[in-house]
Amino acid sequence: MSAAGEHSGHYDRGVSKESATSTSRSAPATSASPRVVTRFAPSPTGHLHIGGVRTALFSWAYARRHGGSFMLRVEDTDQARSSESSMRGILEDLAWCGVDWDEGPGFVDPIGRPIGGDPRNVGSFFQSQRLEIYDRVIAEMLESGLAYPSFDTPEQLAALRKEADGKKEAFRYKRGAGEDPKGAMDRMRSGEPCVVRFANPDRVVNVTDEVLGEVRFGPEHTDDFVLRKADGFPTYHFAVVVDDQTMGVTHVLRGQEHLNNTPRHVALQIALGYRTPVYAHLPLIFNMDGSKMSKRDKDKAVREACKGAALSAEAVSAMLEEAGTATTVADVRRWQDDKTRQLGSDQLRGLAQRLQIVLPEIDVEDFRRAGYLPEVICNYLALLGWNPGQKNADGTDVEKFDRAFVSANFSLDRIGKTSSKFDRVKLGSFNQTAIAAMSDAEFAERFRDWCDVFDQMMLQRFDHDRMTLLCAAARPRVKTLSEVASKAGPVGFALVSDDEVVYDPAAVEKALRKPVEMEAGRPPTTGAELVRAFGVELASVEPFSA
RNA sequence: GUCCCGAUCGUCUAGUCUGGUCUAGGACACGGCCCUUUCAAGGCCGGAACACGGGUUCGAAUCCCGUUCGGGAUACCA
Repeated sequence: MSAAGEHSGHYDRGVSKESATSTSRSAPATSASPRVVTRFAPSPTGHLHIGGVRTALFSWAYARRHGGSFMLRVEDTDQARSSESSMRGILEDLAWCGVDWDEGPGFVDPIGRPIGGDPRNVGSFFQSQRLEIYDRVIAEMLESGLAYPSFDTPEQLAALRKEADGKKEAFRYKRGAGEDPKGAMDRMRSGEPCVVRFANPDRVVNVTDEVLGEVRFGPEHTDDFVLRKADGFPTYHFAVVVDDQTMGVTHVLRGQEHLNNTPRHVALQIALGYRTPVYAHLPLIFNMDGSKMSKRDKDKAVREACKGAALSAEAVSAMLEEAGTATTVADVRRWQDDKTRQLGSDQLRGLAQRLQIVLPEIDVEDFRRAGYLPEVICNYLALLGWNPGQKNADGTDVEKFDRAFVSANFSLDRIGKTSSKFDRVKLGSFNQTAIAAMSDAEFAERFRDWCDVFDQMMLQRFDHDRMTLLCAAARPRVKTLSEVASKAGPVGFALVSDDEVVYDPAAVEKALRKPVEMEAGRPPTTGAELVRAFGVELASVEPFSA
């Protein structure tokens, strides 16, 4: 058993007998390099961020490329912020993107294929259900002096931080020299609330990153960070190290914001005798203005629009009521006065619609609602920080590809080091091209599926044939599915009553006024007039594509 | 503040490791023209970048150092 090479670490000695033995058994025990296992480990505290999809996509592609397995693990160790519903949403969004996981929570994708499962028997994929494993490691560490209980109050910690700040130093928590270890253990055993900290030895930690190269972190980086919180749950740093080891994760792809966390993880791995996985830190993705792409952006956009329109709290409240998301004037006022407050996503959507602004898309769900195709999102995302470095026959770069291409060509050495800005215009162009390349039938089907989720009204207003007609007319000139209704082109008539059709004066001048004037002696002003002027029946208007 | 990372057209990037083939290529966007009864789409053409300063070298976008700028981390969040 202990011949399992890389896996014969600490946990074989009893951290988690069950998962340890089973992991080792199914791992290729004779091989020095175990089968590739990558993972995506979201924390279920909100929707799936578009940047997260790229991390997942790359992790997925790397596993596919190397015949390995892609795991999804739910990091729900923040009891206050984690929720079941956001976990479900994340699984759904990931599956919608076509990024399917070989191991992880069970799920059925949109076409009825089961995703997930636990083929290697590594145990639960929810960290909240792995507490026993963490506790066993903690007990050992406490026993061997690798960890110790700590009783500081938040106020004490704040004071220490302030002190360090005053000295213009980075705050690093280290165990007090004169502390009595036995006394501390006794206090903990007596039930006094405490955290457990890592007795982190001062040492230089060299992190080898496949993207950034060798990064040296001096001893000033070590601190006795918390392993287990007072509520008994593990911290991220601890859970991630234990899980990556016990679940046989070989390659960790994650955002560059984690680079500074890596020496902590490596220090823990060394102390515990764990293997260090291969790390690849992905460059960050920002908004076009260089700011962080965050959920707050939506709130910010609405806030600015309200301010720009000089809307009173009463007016906003009325709008919200109209939108079916009633909120009291007092609440609106509180929101207006406090920039840290945020409106709910339904409220923001309702206001955006009434204010005629487009909310910035941040989460997968936003892009989906806007009518971007999942395969296009994956294509565009893959190009952010990675590129295949291949040329087409005409000398242009290979830029348009599907997920299969990514999984066949993905490699860590083609990941860039520089952060990128998310360009929705280019995404839109890719989406338009993809739509233009579809058949009318396929597009109509896609649009119906989209309506099924986001626009039931549309489905009720149009029977199958009329919908087909509408889609055929809209397809060549539309960037997203949500634009079908607004840019229906020649059959735009069909969507509003004749009298409501308002024409762009320049277009009327250029194409319609002169011919109609010759007939009627004056310019037409409404759709109804035009129809009369031309003497045609609406039903006879056929969609055409130029 | 301290530590860490980064720097090629407006944006995403190729080229950098292995210096010359780079008067720096592609894509999106932009401008012009063509096509066109509208809007799109398509075709052709165009403007547009190696952050700055020092080295090393016959030769630097490419290697080294510094400066500047940008970003990240500095939690009982992940």
